Amino acid sequence: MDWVFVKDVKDYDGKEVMMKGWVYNKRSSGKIWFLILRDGTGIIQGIVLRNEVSEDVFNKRDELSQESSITINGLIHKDKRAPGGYEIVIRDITVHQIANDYPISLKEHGVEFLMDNRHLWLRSKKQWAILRIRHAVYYAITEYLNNNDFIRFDSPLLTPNACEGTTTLFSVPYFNLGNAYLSQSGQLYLEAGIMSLGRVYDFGPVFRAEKSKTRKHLTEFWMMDAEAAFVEHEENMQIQEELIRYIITKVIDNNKVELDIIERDIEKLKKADAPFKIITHKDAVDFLRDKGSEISYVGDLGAQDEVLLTENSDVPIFVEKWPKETKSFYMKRDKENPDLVLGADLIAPEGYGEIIGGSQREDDYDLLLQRMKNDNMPLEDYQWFLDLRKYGSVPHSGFGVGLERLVTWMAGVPHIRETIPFPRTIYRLEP
RNA sequence: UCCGGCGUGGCUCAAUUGGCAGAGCGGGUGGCUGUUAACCACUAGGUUGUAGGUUCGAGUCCUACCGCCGGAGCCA
Repeated sequence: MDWVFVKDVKDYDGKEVMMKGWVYNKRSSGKIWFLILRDGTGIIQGIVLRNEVSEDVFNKRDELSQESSITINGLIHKDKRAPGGYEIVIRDITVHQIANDYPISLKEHGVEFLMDNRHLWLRSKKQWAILRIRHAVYYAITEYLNNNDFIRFDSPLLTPNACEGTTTLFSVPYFNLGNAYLSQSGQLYLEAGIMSLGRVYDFGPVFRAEKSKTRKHLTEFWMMDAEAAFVEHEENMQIQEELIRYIITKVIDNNKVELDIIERDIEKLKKADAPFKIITHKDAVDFLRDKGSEISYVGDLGAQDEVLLTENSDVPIFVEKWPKETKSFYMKRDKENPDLVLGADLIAPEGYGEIIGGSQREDDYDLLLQRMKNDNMPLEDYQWFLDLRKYGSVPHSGFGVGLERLVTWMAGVPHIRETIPFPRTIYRLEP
């Protein structure tokens, strides 16, 4: 007898199959009872009829509790009354283990309780859907990059210093060499990679010891950094737009079930798959001040500013050409105005905030050195980075995508903590 | 770190003016042949976050601490 996954039952209508999984729920109605089985690929309703199975199998009703692990045999058939359109008429049930006192019921729970039980909460339908969308987003990103000649180039996670000077770092003891720091971005290493491979990306966890406590922050999150030689500011934004629109179409096409479970408004995602807007930082500040924001011309956008800026836009918005003081030392200055840098942040619609930060990089040795001196950076630690401007320097650009931010937007969930299996935040390290 | 809010059975919440701590879910027992977070009946389950204080009397008022939630800043 074939072992069949829930996702494939439509191919087995009228056939006897075996299924393996966990009891999601059960409902009893006297001489008939329903067993809701989940198997990782989906959920299916099983039906047990008193006069069609042995007494032993029928009485499993009283024994099986939520999340008990089982193997069942039965007949797949189409039935409008079944959620999902198919159900399995159960002939036999083999119990692997009876789960006692599973803490998470199908009713409502509080955030703290669910987070304390994150290892079990992952099994819930909504979490299942979000994690599958996470996978789809991850897969679409690598697929796009692969199709566009980017080579995976893994940056180190243990680094001797900060890639971006200001932010707080997690430090770990490192043998006789003092402290190492957990990477907050592999970007600088990617800049070395492009001089070998042309276009590269890394994709992995990065760490920020910021004391941020918002619905958009994790201390450990996954970032895809891409970098490309001979690509300048405008083209850099084009690549980002293509990438994001590719992800949107893939998620809409392949994750209808998941989007439905989490009640995502798919129309909003569809509308975002259109040419993105580009606005300069100065025009953005003008616009925001006009709307009543007290934002400064030399500051970053606040959370409220991001909402205001995108509230009437169906598509993400690039905010480009920032005052050089507000951005990192490695960004290339705008030829037309040396007080600005050729950086762009991509702000997602619906208030989901910044999902990409990118820029053309400074490729002139002297200008870069001057900028690093101004920031009092330890030049000896960055000699290798300066070398890249000494031996065949070229114009180049790159950007970093926050995976969880992107998933939060795609899935339309209110908090980033649900978009990663085991979130790490300022106040939570467990489970 | 700052501002605001909340801590009551395993879970989610009620408790009027300071006056007998209660319900739903989950657990247990029984019932029901098409349920959709099924339903019905019965049942067990409590040092109201901790430590003080006010009061005849505190879940409720006051103080401190702890924990959590929401927001801000910083950022992806």
